Amino acid sequence: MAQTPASLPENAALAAAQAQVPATPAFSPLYQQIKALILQSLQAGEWKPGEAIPSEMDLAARFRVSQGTVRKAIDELAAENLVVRRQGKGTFVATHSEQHVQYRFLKLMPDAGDRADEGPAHRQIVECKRVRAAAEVARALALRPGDPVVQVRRVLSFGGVPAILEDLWLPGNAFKGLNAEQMDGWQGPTYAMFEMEFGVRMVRAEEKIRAVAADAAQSALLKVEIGSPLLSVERIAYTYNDVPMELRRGLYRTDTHHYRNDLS
Amino acid sequence: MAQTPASLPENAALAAAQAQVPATPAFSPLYQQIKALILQSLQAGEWKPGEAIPSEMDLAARFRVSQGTVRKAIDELAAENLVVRRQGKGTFVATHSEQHVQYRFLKLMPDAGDRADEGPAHRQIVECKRVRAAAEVARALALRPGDPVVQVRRVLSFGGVPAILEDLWLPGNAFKGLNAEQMDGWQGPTYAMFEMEFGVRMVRAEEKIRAVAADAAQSALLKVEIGSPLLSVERIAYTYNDVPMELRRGLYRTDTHHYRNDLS
DNA sequence: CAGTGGTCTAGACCACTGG
DNA sequence: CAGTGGTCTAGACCACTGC
Repeated sequence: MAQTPASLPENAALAAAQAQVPATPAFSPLYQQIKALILQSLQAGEWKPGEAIPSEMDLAARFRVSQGTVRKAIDELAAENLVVRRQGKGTFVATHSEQHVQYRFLKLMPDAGDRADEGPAHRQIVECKRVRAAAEVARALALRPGDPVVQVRRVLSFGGVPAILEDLWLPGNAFKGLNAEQMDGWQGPTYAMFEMEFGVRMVRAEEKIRAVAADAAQSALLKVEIGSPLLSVERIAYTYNDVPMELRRGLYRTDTHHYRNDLS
Repeated sequence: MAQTPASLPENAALAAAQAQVPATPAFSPLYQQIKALILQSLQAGEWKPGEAIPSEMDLAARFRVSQGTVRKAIDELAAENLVVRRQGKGTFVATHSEQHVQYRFLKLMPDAGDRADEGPAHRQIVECKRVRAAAEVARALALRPGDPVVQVRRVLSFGGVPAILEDLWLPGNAFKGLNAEQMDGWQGPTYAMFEMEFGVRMVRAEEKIRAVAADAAQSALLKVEIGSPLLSVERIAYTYNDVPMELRRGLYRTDTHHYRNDLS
Protein backbone atom coordinates (compact mmCIF):
# COMPACT_ATOMS: atom_id res chain seq x y z
CA MET A 1 0.00 0.00 0.00
CA ALA A 2 1.03 3.58 -0.49
CA GLN A 3 2.76 5.32 2.38
CA THR A 4 2.96 8.93 3.64
CA PRO A 5 -0.36 8.13 5.29
CA ALA A 6 -0.29 11.23 7.46
CA SER A 7 -0.97 13.31 4.39
CA LEU A 8 -3.83 11.27 3.02
CA PRO A 9 -6.39 13.95 2.23
CA GLU A 10 -9.36 11.82 3.23
CA ASN A 11 -8.14 11.62 6.82
CA ALA A 12 -9.51 14.76 8.41
CA ALA A 13 -8.46 14.09 11.98
CA LEU A 14 -4.89 13.44 11.05
CA ALA A 15 -4.69 16.33 8.66
CA ALA A 16 -5.65 18.56 11.55
CA ALA A 17 -3.05 16.97 13.77
CA GLN A 18 -0.40 17.52 11.12
CA ALA A 19 -1.43 21.12 10.66
CA GLN A 20 -0.32 21.84 14.19
CA VAL A 21 3.32 21.19 13.33
CA PRO A 22 4.18 23.51 10.46
CA ALA A 23 7.78 24.61 11.06
CA THR A 24 9.77 21.45 11.74
CA PRO A 25 8.06 18.47 10.16
CA ALA A 26 8.47 16.86 13.62
CA PHE A 27 7.64 13.47 12.21
CA SER A 28 5.13 11.70 14.37
CA PRO A 29 4.00 8.18 13.49
CA LEU A 30 0.35 7.69 12.69
CA TYR A 31 -0.18 5.43 15.69
CA GLN A 32 1.14 8.13 18.02
CA GLN A 33 -1.39 10.54 16.63
CA ILE A 34 -4.15 7.96 17.04
CA LYS A 35 -2.96 7.39 20.60
CA ALA A 36 -3.17 11.10 21.30
CA LEU A 37 -6.71 11.23 19.93
CA ILE A 38 -7.81 8.30 22.09
CA LEU A 39 -6.13 9.95 25.06
CA GLN A 40 -8.13 13.10 24.45
CA SER A 41 -11.33 11.09 24.56
CA LEU A 42 -10.22 9.46 27.80
CA GLN A 43 -9.48 12.83 29.37
CA ALA A 44 -12.76 14.27 28.13
CA GLY A 45 -14.55 11.42 29.84
CA GLU A 46 -16.06 10.13 26.61
CA TRP A 47 -15.70 6.66 28.16
CA LYS A 48 -15.79 6.32 31.96
CA PRO A 49 -13.47 4.17 34.07
CA GLY A 50 -14.54 0.54 33.84
CA GLU A 51 -16.41 1.04 30.58
CA ALA A 52 -15.41 -0.47 27.26
CA ILE A 53 -13.94 1.75 24.57
CA PRO A 54 -14.93 1.09 20.94
CA SER A 55 -13.51 -2.03 19.33
CA GLU A 56 -10.30 -1.84 17.33
CA MET A 57 -12.31 -2.19 14.13
CA ASP A 58 -14.58 0.68 15.08
CA LEU A 59 -11.69 2.94 15.96
CA ALA A 60 -9.88 1.96 12.77
CA ALA A 61 -12.96 2.98 10.79
CA ARG A 62 -13.37 6.21 12.76
CA PHE A 63 -9.78 7.29 12.17
CA ARG A 64 -9.52 5.80 8.67
CA VAL A 65 -6.48 3.70 9.46
CA SER A 66 -5.84 -0.01 9.58
CA GLN A 67 -6.62 -2.13 12.60
CA GLY A 68 -2.91 -2.73 13.15
CA THR A 69 -2.26 0.95 13.60
CA VAL A 70 -5.05 1.34 16.15
CA ARG A 71 -3.69 -1.76 17.80
CA LYS A 72 -0.26 -0.27 18.29
CA ALA A 73 -1.78 2.88 19.76
CA ILE A 74 -3.85 0.87 22.23
CA ASP A 75 -0.82 -1.29 23.04
CA GLU A 76 0.97 1.77 24.37
CA LEU A 77 -2.04 2.94 26.34
CA ALA A 78 -2.28 -0.52 27.87
CA ALA A 79 1.43 -0.49 28.71
CA GLU A 80 0.86 2.77 30.59
CA ASN A 81 -2.05 1.21 32.49
CA LEU A 82 -4.55 3.65 31.03
CA VAL A 83 -6.66 0.90 29.48
CA VAL A 84 -6.96 -2.83 30.03
CA ARG A 85 -7.38 -5.36 27.22
CA ARG A 86 -9.52 -8.44 27.71
CA GLN A 87 -9.48 -10.98 24.94
CA GLY A 88 -12.91 -11.80 23.64
CA LYS A 89 -14.53 -8.94 25.52
CA GLY A 90 -12.99 -5.64 24.58
CA THR A 91 -10.71 -2.87 25.81
CA PHE A 92 -11.71 -1.09 29.01
CA VAL A 93 -10.79 2.17 30.67
CA ALA A 94 -8.58 1.30 33.62
CA THR A 95 -9.88 1.93 37.12
CA HIS A 96 -8.62 1.69 40.68
CA SER A 97 -11.81 -0.19 41.60
CA GLU A 98 -10.90 -3.63 40.28
CA GLN A 99 -10.04 -6.23 42.85
CA HIS A 100 -6.86 -7.52 41.36
CA VAL A 101 -5.09 -4.23 40.72
CA GLN A 102 -6.35 -2.49 43.84
CA TYR A 103 -3.88 -0.40 45.78
CA ARG A 104 -1.52 -0.47 42.82
CA PHE A 105 0.38 2.51 44.22
CA LEU A 106 0.71 1.19 47.78
CA LYS A 107 4.07 -0.55 47.99
CA LEU A 108 3.98 -1.35 51.70
CA MET A 109 3.85 -5.11 52.18
CA PRO A 110 3.69 -7.29 55.27
CA ASP A 111 7.03 -8.97 55.95
CA ALA A 112 5.35 -12.39 55.94
CA GLY A 113 2.69 -13.39 53.50
CA ASP A 114 0.69 -11.43 51.00
CA ARG A 115 -1.25 -8.23 51.48
CA ALA A 116 -4.41 -10.16 50.72
CA ASP A 117 -3.86 -12.20 53.88
CA GLU A 118 -4.04 -9.36 56.35
CA GLY A 119 -7.43 -8.16 55.17
CA PRO A 120 -8.53 -4.64 54.36
CA ALA A 121 -6.84 -1.68 55.99
CA HIS A 122 -8.77 0.13 58.69
CA ARG A 123 -8.97 3.85 58.06
CA GLN A 124 -9.29 6.50 60.74
CA ILE A 125 -9.69 10.09 59.64
CA VAL A 126 -7.93 12.41 62.05
CA GLU A 127 -9.02 15.56 60.33
CA CYS A 128 -10.33 16.87 57.04
CA LYS A 129 -10.34 20.61 56.48
CA ARG A 130 -10.24 23.30 53.86
CA VAL A 131 -7.09 25.41 53.96
CA ARG A 132 -5.09 27.77 51.79
CA ALA A 133 -2.11 26.31 49.98
CA ALA A 134 1.27 26.96 51.56
CA ALA A 135 4.11 27.73 49.18
CA GLU A 136 5.38 24.17 49.17
CA VAL A 137 1.97 22.61 48.61
CA ALA A 138 1.17 25.11 45.88
CA ARG A 139 4.38 24.27 44.06
CA ALA A 140 3.71 20.54 44.18
CA LEU A 141 0.15 20.93 42.92
CA ALA A 142 0.92 23.63 40.36
CA LEU A 143 -1.34 26.10 42.19
CA ARG A 144 -0.79 29.63 43.43
CA PRO A 145 0.02 30.09 47.12
CA GLY A 146 -3.24 30.78 48.94
CA ASP A 147 -5.41 28.79 46.54
CA PRO A 148 -8.01 26.59 48.25
CA VAL A 149 -6.84 23.12 49.18
CA VAL A 150 -8.41 20.20 51.02
CA GLN A 151 -6.14 18.73 53.66
CA VAL A 152 -6.76 15.30 55.13
CA ARG A 153 -4.90 13.51 57.87
CA ARG A 154 -5.57 9.85 58.52
CA VAL A 155 -4.16 6.71 60.06
CA LEU A 156 -4.27 3.31 58.34
CA SER A 157 -4.08 0.17 60.45
CA PHE A 158 -3.52 -3.46 59.54
CA GLY A 159 -4.87 -6.04 61.95
CA GLY A 160 -5.51 -3.35 64.54
CA VAL A 161 -1.93 -2.07 64.46
CA PRO A 162 -1.44 1.46 63.11
CA ALA A 163 1.05 1.32 60.24
CA ILE A 164 0.61 4.48 58.17
CA LEU A 165 0.05 8.09 59.10
CA GLU A 166 -0.55 10.27 56.12
CA ASP A 167 -1.45 13.78 55.10
CA LEU A 168 -3.15 14.47 51.78
CA TRP A 169 -3.48 17.78 49.99
CA LEU A 170 -5.97 18.02 47.13
CA PRO A 171 -6.82 20.96 44.86
CA GLY A 172 -9.95 22.56 46.31
CA ASN A 173 -11.56 23.24 42.95
CA ALA A 174 -11.48 19.66 41.76
CA PHE A 175 -12.50 18.25 45.13
CA LYS A 176 -15.34 20.54 46.14
CA GLY A 177 -17.49 18.99 48.84
CA LEU A 178 -15.02 16.34 49.94
CA ASN A 179 -15.59 15.61 53.63
CA ALA A 180 -14.50 13.25 56.39
CA GLU A 181 -17.53 10.96 56.07
CA GLN A 182 -16.77 10.39 52.41
CA MET A 183 -13.11 9.62 53.09
CA ASP A 184 -14.07 7.30 55.92
CA GLY A 185 -17.18 5.58 54.65
CA TRP A 186 -15.95 4.52 51.24
CA GLN A 187 -15.16 0.86 50.81
CA GLY A 188 -12.01 0.16 48.85
CA PRO A 189 -9.25 2.35 47.50
CA THR A 190 -9.38 6.09 48.03
CA TYR A 191 -8.38 6.58 44.40
CA ALA A 192 -11.47 4.61 43.35
CA MET A 193 -13.58 7.06 45.34
CA PHE A 194 -11.85 9.97 43.60
CA GLU A 195 -12.83 8.42 40.25
CA MET A 196 -16.46 7.85 41.18
CA GLU A 197 -17.17 10.99 43.15
CA PHE A 198 -14.97 13.58 41.50
CA GLY A 199 -14.07 12.14 38.10
CA VAL A 200 -10.39 12.38 38.92
CA ARG A 201 -8.36 9.42 37.79
CA MET A 202 -4.76 9.05 39.02
CA VAL A 203 -2.59 7.47 36.37
CA ARG A 204 0.96 7.95 37.61
CA ALA A 205 2.89 9.07 40.68
CA GLU A 206 6.37 9.96 41.86
CA GLU A 207 7.62 9.14 45.33
CA LYS A 208 10.56 10.46 47.31
CA ILE A 209 11.51 8.24 50.23
CA ARG A 210 13.52 9.08 53.31
CA ALA A 211 14.19 7.72 56.78
CA VAL A 212 13.10 10.07 59.57
CA ALA A 213 12.65 9.98 63.35
CA ALA A 214 9.15 10.13 64.82
CA ASP A 215 8.24 13.35 66.61
CA ALA A 216 5.80 13.58 69.52
CA ALA A 217 2.60 13.93 67.50
CA GLN A 218 3.58 11.23 65.04
CA SER A 219 4.64 8.76 67.70
CA ALA A 220 1.31 9.17 69.50
CA LEU A 221 -0.73 8.45 66.39
CA LEU A 222 1.40 5.51 65.26
CA LYS A 223 1.88 4.17 68.81
CA VAL A 224 5.66 4.05 68.62
CA GLU A 225 8.31 5.71 70.77
CA ILE A 226 9.52 9.19 70.04
CA GLY A 227 12.56 9.04 67.82
CA SER A 228 11.65 5.70 66.27
CA PRO A 229 12.80 5.43 62.66
CA LEU A 230 9.94 5.80 60.17
CA LEU A 231 9.78 5.69 56.40
CA SER A 232 8.78 9.06 54.97
CA VAL A 233 7.06 8.71 51.60
CA GLU A 234 6.26 11.92 49.73
CA ARG A 235 4.06 11.33 46.72
CA ILE A 236 2.82 13.52 43.93
CA ALA A 237 0.06 11.80 41.95
CA TYR A 238 -0.89 12.87 38.43
CA THR A 239 -3.98 12.58 36.25
CA TYR A 240 -3.90 12.57 32.47
CA ASN A 241 -1.51 15.00 30.85
CA ASP A 242 0.84 15.06 33.84
CA VAL A 243 -1.44 17.36 35.80
CA PRO A 244 -0.64 16.97 39.53
CA MET A 245 -3.79 16.30 41.56
CA GLU A 246 -2.56 15.10 44.92
CA LEU A 247 0.31 15.67 47.31
CA ARG A 248 0.64 13.01 49.95
CA ARG A 249 3.08 12.67 52.82
CA GLY A 250 3.06 9.27 54.44
CA LEU A 251 4.93 7.94 57.45
CA TYR A 252 5.22 4.16 57.38
CA ARG A 253 6.09 1.92 60.28
CA THR A 254 8.53 -0.65 58.91
CA ASP A 255 8.88 -2.96 61.89
CA THR A 256 6.42 -5.50 60.50
CA HIS A 257 6.11 -4.23 56.94
CA HIS A 258 8.47 -3.10 54.22
CA TYR A 259 8.34 -0.97 51.09
CA ARG A 260 8.77 -3.23 48.14
CA ASN A 261 10.21 -2.14 44.82
CA ASP A 262 11.00 -4.08 41.66
CA LEU A 263 13.83 -2.81 39.50
CA SER A 264 14.26 -3.68 35.88
CA MET B 1 -1.07 -17.10 4.56
CA ALA B 2 -1.80 -20.39 6.28
CA GLN B 3 -1.83 -20.43 10.05
CA THR B 4 -1.03 -22.99 12.75
CA PRO B 5 2.55 -21.97 12.13
CA ALA B 6 3.81 -23.70 15.24
CA SER B 7 3.26 -26.98 13.50
CA LEU B 8 4.95 -26.12 10.24
CA PRO B 9 7.11 -29.19 9.65
CA GLU B 10 9.94 -27.25 8.05
CA ASN B 11 10.53 -25.30 11.26
CA ALA B 12 12.83 -27.54 13.23
CA ALA B 13 13.50 -25.22 16.14
CA LEU B 14 9.84 -24.65 16.82
CA ALA B 15 8.92 -28.26 16.39
CA ALA B 16 11.39 -29.02 19.15
CA ALA B 17 9.94 -26.30 21.33
CA GLN B 18 6.45 -27.68 20.78
CA ALA B 19 7.58 -31.18 21.58
CA GLN B 20 8.33 -30.08 25.12
CA VAL B 21 4.66 -29.45 25.87
CA PRO B 22 2.89 -32.72 25.17
CA ALA B 23 0.12 -32.96 27.78
CA THR B 24 -1.78 -29.69 27.77
CA PRO B 25 -1.38 -27.97 24.42
CA ALA B 26 -0.41 -24.91 26.52
CA PHE B 27 -0.73 -22.66 23.54
CA SER B 28 2.27 -20.41 23.21
CA PRO B 29 2.43 -17.85 20.44
CA LEU B 30 5.19 -18.17 17.90
CA TYR B 31 6.79 -14.91 18.93
CA GLN B 32 7.05 -16.13 22.52
CA GLN B 33 8.89 -19.19 21.34
CA ILE B 34 11.20 -17.03 19.23
CA LYS B 35 11.76 -14.80 22.24
CA ALA B 36 12.70 -17.82 24.33
CA LEU B 37 15.18 -18.96 21.68
CA ILE B 38 16.81 -15.54 21.51
CA LEU B 39 16.93 -15.49 25.30
CA GLN B 40 18.75 -18.80 25.29
CA SER B 41 21.37 -17.36 22.98
CA LEU B 42 21.73 -14.34 25.26
CA GLN B 43 22.22 -16.57 28.30
CA ALA B 44 24.66 -18.78 26.44
CA GLY B 45 26.71 -15.69 25.65
CA GLU B 46 26.36 -16.14 21.90
CA TRP B 47 26.37 -12.32 21.75
CA LYS B 48 28.20 -10.37 24.45
CA PRO B 49 26.89 -7.24 26.22
CA GLY B 50 27.27 -4.25 23.95
CA GLU B 51 27.46 -6.34 20.79
CA ALA B 52 24.85 -6.35 18.05
CA ILE B 53 22.57 -9.33 17.66
CA PRO B 54 21.65 -10.48 14.11
CA SER B 55 19.30 -8.23 12.17
CA GLU B 56 15.57 -8.88 12.24
CA MET B 57 15.77 -10.23 8.69
CA ASP B 58 18.57 -12.64 9.63
CA LEU B 59 16.69 -13.91 12.66
CA ALA B 60 13.50 -14.25 10.62
CA ALA B 61 15.40 -16.38 8.12
CA ARG B 62 17.05 -18.43 10.86
CA PHE B 63 13.77 -19.24 12.57
CA ARG B 64 11.73 -19.43 9.33
CA VAL B 65 9.19 -16.87 10.45
CA SER B 66 8.24 -13.43 9.19
CA GLN B 67 10.10 -10.29 10.21
CA GLY B 68 7.02 -9.10 12.10
CA THR B 69 7.12 -12.10 14.39
CA VAL B 70 10.79 -11.63 15.20
CA ARG B 71 10.01 -7.98 15.71
CA LYS B 72 7.43 -8.69 18.36
CA ALA B 73 9.81 -11.03 20.17
CA ILE B 74 12.53 -8.39 20.20
CA ASP B 75 10.01 -5.76 21.29
CA GLU B 76 9.43 -7.68 24.49
CA LEU B 77 13.12 -8.22 25.11
CA ALA B 78 13.66 -4.49 24.63
CA ALA B 79 10.80 -3.71 27.05
CA GLU B 80 12.58 -5.86 29.66
CA ASN B 81 15.83 -3.97 29.05
CA LEU B 82 17.61 -7.08 27.83
CA VAL B 83 18.40 -5.57 24.45
CA VAL B 84 18.49 -2.04 23.07
CA ARG B 85 17.26 -1.08 19.63
CA ARG B 86 18.98 1.64 17.62
CA GLN B 87 17.35 2.69 14.41
CA GLY B 88 19.64 2.45 11.43
CA LYS B 89 22.29 0.53 13.38
CA GLY B 90 20.87 -2.64 14.84
CA THR B 91 19.79 -4.29 18.07
CA PHE B 92 22.36 -4.60 20.85
CA VAL B 93 22.72 -6.64 23.98
CA ALA B 94 22.08 -4.32 26.90
CA THR B 95 24.94 -3.50 29.25
CA HIS B 96 25.49 -1.58 32.46
CA SER B 97 28.49 0.11 30.84
CA GLU B 98 26.69 2.70 28.74
CA GLN B 99 26.85 6.24 29.96
CA HIS B 100 23.20 7.12 29.76
CA VAL B 101 21.73 4.12 31.56
CA GLN B 102 24.51 3.79 34.10
CA TYR B 103 23.50 3.05 37.66
CA ARG B 104 20.02 2.10 36.49
CA PHE B 105 19.39 0.26 39.76
CA LEU B 106 20.60 3.05 42.06
CA LYS B 107 17.56 5.09 43.01
CA LEU B 108 19.27 7.41 45.46
CA MET B 109 19.15 10.96 44.11
CA PRO B 110 20.49 14.25 45.43
CA ASP B 111 17.68 16.42 46.79
CA ALA B 112 18.73 19.27 44.50
CA GLY B 113 19.81 18.76 40.92
CA ASP B 114 20.63 15.68 38.94
CA ARG B 115 22.95 12.82 39.81
CA ALA B 116 25.13 13.86 36.90
CA ASP B 117 25.88 17.12 38.68
CA GLU B 118 27.53 15.66 41.73
CA GLY B 119 30.09 13.68 39.79
CA PRO B 120 31.08 10.04 40.21
CA ALA B 121 30.72 8.33 43.55
CA HIS B 122 33.87 7.69 45.51
CA ARG B 123 34.21 4.08 46.59
CA GLN B 124 36.03 2.87 49.66
CA ILE B 125 36.31 -0.86 50.20
CA VAL B 126 36.16 -1.65 53.89
CA GLU B 127 36.68 -5.36 53.44
CA CYS B 128 36.43 -8.13 50.88
CA LYS B 129 36.60 -11.69 52.10
CA ARG B 130 35.60 -15.23 51.33
CA VAL B 131 33.14 -16.70 53.82
CA ARG B 132 30.64 -19.53 54.13
CA ALA B 133 27.02 -18.67 53.50
CA ALA B 134 24.88 -18.14 56.58
CA ALA B 135 21.37 -19.55 56.42
CA GLU B 136 19.83 -16.25 55.45
CA VAL B 137 22.38 -15.51 52.73
CA ALA B 138 22.08 -19.03 51.38
CA ARG B 139 18.33 -18.71 51.10
CA ALA B 140 18.53 -15.42 49.24
CA LEU B 141 21.12 -16.75 46.77
CA ALA B 142 19.56 -20.20 46.37
CA LEU B 143 22.68 -21.84 47.79
CA ARG B 144 23.19 -24.35 50.58
CA PRO B 145 24.27 -23.03 53.97
CA GLY B 146 28.05 -23.24 54.15
CA ASP B 147 28.58 -22.78 50.42
CA PRO B 148 31.40 -20.38 49.52
CA VAL B 149 30.41 -16.74 49.24
CA VAL B 150 32.32 -13.51 48.63
CA GLN B 151 31.39 -10.78 51.08
CA VAL B 152 32.23 -7.14 50.40
CA ARG B 153 31.65 -4.13 52.59
CA ARG B 154 32.12 -0.65 51.17
CA VAL B 155 31.25 2.99 51.61
CA LEU B 156 30.14 5.25 48.76
CA SER B 157 30.60 9.00 49.08
CA PHE B 158 29.26 11.87 47.04
CA GLY B 159 31.26 15.09 47.14
CA GLY B 160 33.33 13.76 50.00
CA VAL B 161 30.32 12.99 52.16
CA PRO B 162 29.67 9.31 52.90
CA ALA B 163 26.14 8.47 51.80
CA ILE B 164 25.92 4.71 51.41
CA LEU B 165 27.26 1.83 53.47
CA GLU B 166 26.65 -1.50 51.84
CA ASP B 167 27.38 -5.19 52.20
CA LEU B 168 27.40 -7.46 49.17
CA TRP B 169 27.23 -11.23 49.08
CA LEU B 170 28.10 -13.00 45.84
CA PRO B 171 28.13 -16.72 44.99
CA GLY B 172 31.73 -17.88 45.36
CA ASN B 173 31.65 -20.14 42.33
CA ALA B 174 30.61 -17.48 39.87
CA PHE B 175 32.91 -14.84 41.35
CA LYS B 176 36.15 -16.76 41.82
CA GLY B 177 39.10 -14.44 42.18
CA LEU B 178 37.15 -11.31 43.00
CA ASN B 179 39.27 -9.10 45.24
CA ALA B 180 39.34 -5.67 46.83
CA GLU B 181 41.56 -4.12 44.15
CA GLN B 182 39.13 -5.14 41.46
CA MET B 183 36.15 -3.73 43.37
CA ASP B 184 38.05 -0.53 44.06
CA GLY B 185 39.99 0.09 40.89
CA TRP B 186 37.20 -0.34 38.38
CA GLN B 187 35.88 2.82 36.78
CA GLY B 188 32.11 2.95 36.45
CA PRO B 189 29.31 0.75 37.68
CA THR B 190 30.11 -2.36 39.66
CA TYR B 191 27.60 -4.29 37.58
CA ALA B 192 29.57 -3.35 34.46
CA MET B 193 32.63 -4.89 36.08
CA PHE B 194 30.66 -8.06 36.83
CA GLU B 195 29.77 -8.27 33.13
CA MET B 196 33.30 -7.77 31.88
CA GLU B 197 35.22 -9.78 34.45
CA PHE B 198 32.82 -12.56 35.34
CA GLY B 199 30.28 -12.68 32.52
CA VAL B 200 27.47 -12.10 34.99
CA ARG B 201 24.82 -9.70 33.76
CA MET B 202 22.20 -8.43 36.24
CA VAL B 203 18.88 -7.94 34.54
CA ARG B 204 16.41 -7.41 37.36
CA ALA B 205 16.29 -6.83 41.12
CA GLU B 206 13.89 -6.70 44.03
CA GLU B 207 14.34 -4.30 46.92
CA LYS B 208 12.83 -4.24 50.40
CA ILE B 209 13.10 -0.88 52.08
CA ARG B 210 12.88 -0.03 55.76
CA ALA B 211 13.74 2.78 58.14
CA VAL B 212 16.28 1.81 60.80
CA ALA B 213 18.42 3.49 63.45
CA ALA B 214 22.20 3.58 62.99
CA ASP B 215 24.21 1.41 65.37
CA ALA B 216 27.73 2.19 66.56
CA ALA B 217 29.63 0.62 63.67
CA GLN B 218 27.32 2.05 61.05
CA SER B 219 27.35 5.55 62.50
CA ALA B 220 31.13 5.58 62.50
CA LEU B 221 31.40 4.63 58.86
CA LEU B 222 28.67 7.00 57.69
CA LYS B 223 29.74 9.80 60.04
CA VAL B 224 26.31 10.26 61.59
CA GLU B 225 25.20 10.05 65.20
CA ILE B 226 24.21 6.77 66.76
CA GLY B 227 20.46 6.28 66.40
CA SER B 228 20.16 8.47 63.33
CA PRO B 229 17.44 7.25 60.97
CA LEU B 230 18.83 5.50 57.90
CA LEU B 231 17.19 3.91 54.89
CA SER B 232 17.80 0.16 54.82
CA VAL B 233 17.69 -1.22 51.27
CA GLU B 234 17.90 -4.99 50.86
CA ARG B 235 18.34 -6.04 47.27
CA ILE B 236 18.38 -9.38 45.51
CA ALA B 237 19.67 -9.04 41.95
CA TYR B 238 18.99 -11.65 39.29
CA THR B 239 20.64 -12.70 36.03
CA TYR B 240 18.80 -14.34 33.18
CA ASN B 241 16.22 -16.93 34.12
CA ASP B 242 15.58 -15.42 37.54
CA VAL B 243 18.76 -16.86 38.98
CA PRO B 244 19.77 -14.80 42.05
CA MET B 245 23.40 -13.67 41.85
CA GLU B 246 23.75 -10.97 44.47
CA LEU B 247 22.41 -10.09 47.88
CA ARG B 248 23.04 -6.52 48.89
CA ARG B 249 22.21 -4.67 52.08
CA GLY B 250 22.58 -0.92 51.81
CA LEU B 251 22.20 1.79 54.41
CA TYR B 252 21.47 5.16 52.82
CA ARG B 253 21.80 8.55 54.48
CA THR B 254 18.74 10.52 53.43
CA ASP B 255 19.53 13.93 54.86
CA THR B 256 20.76 15.27 51.53
CA HIS B 257 19.51 12.54 49.21
CA HIS B 258 16.30 10.60 48.72
CA TYR B 259 15.20 7.32 47.20
CA ARG B 260 13.17 8.08 44.13
CA ASN B 261 10.50 5.81 42.74
CA ASP B 262 8.12 6.23 39.84
CA LEU B 263 4.76 4.50 40.07
CA SER B 264 2.58 3.72 37.11
C1' DC C 1 -22.75 -18.24 16.66
C1' DA C 2 -20.96 -13.44 16.09
C1' DG C 3 -17.85 -10.23 18.07
C1' DT C 4 -13.70 -9.18 20.48
C1' DG C 5 -8.77 -9.05 21.02
C1' DG C 6 -4.39 -11.84 19.59
C1' DT C 7 -1.20 -13.82 16.16
C1' DC C 8 1.00 -14.19 11.73
C1' DT C 9 2.23 -13.09 7.12
C1' DA C 10 3.92 -10.56 2.94
C1' DG C 11 5.08 -6.63 1.08
C1' DA C 12 5.73 -1.70 0.71
C1' DC C 13 7.75 2.45 2.09
C1' DC C 14 9.99 5.72 5.69
C1' DA C 15 13.75 7.38 8.87
C1' DC C 16 18.21 6.87 10.32
C1' DT C 17 23.18 5.33 10.20
C1' DG C 18 27.42 4.63 8.20
C1' DG C 19 30.76 3.86 4.51
C1' DC D 1 24.30 3.94 -1.33
C1' DA D 2 22.98 -0.39 1.18
C1' DG D 3 21.53 -2.01 5.54
C1' DT D 4 19.12 -1.41 9.80
C1' DG D 5 15.11 -0.67 12.59
C1' DG D 6 10.28 1.67 12.30
C1' DT D 7 5.67 2.29 10.28
C1' DC D 8 1.61 0.95 7.77
C1' DT D 9 -1.51 -1.93 5.32
C1' DA D 10 -4.64 -5.83 4.02
C1' DG D 11 -6.05 -10.00 4.89
C1' DA D 12 -6.19 -14.45 7.09
C1' DC D 13 -6.87 -17.28 10.91
C1' DC D 14 -6.75 -18.37 16.15
C1' DA D 15 -8.37 -18.01 21.07
C1' DC D 16 -11.68 -16.40 24.07
C1' DT D 17 -16.25 -14.54 25.64
C1' DG D 18 -21.05 -14.40 25.83
C1' DC D 19 -25.58 -14.90 23.85
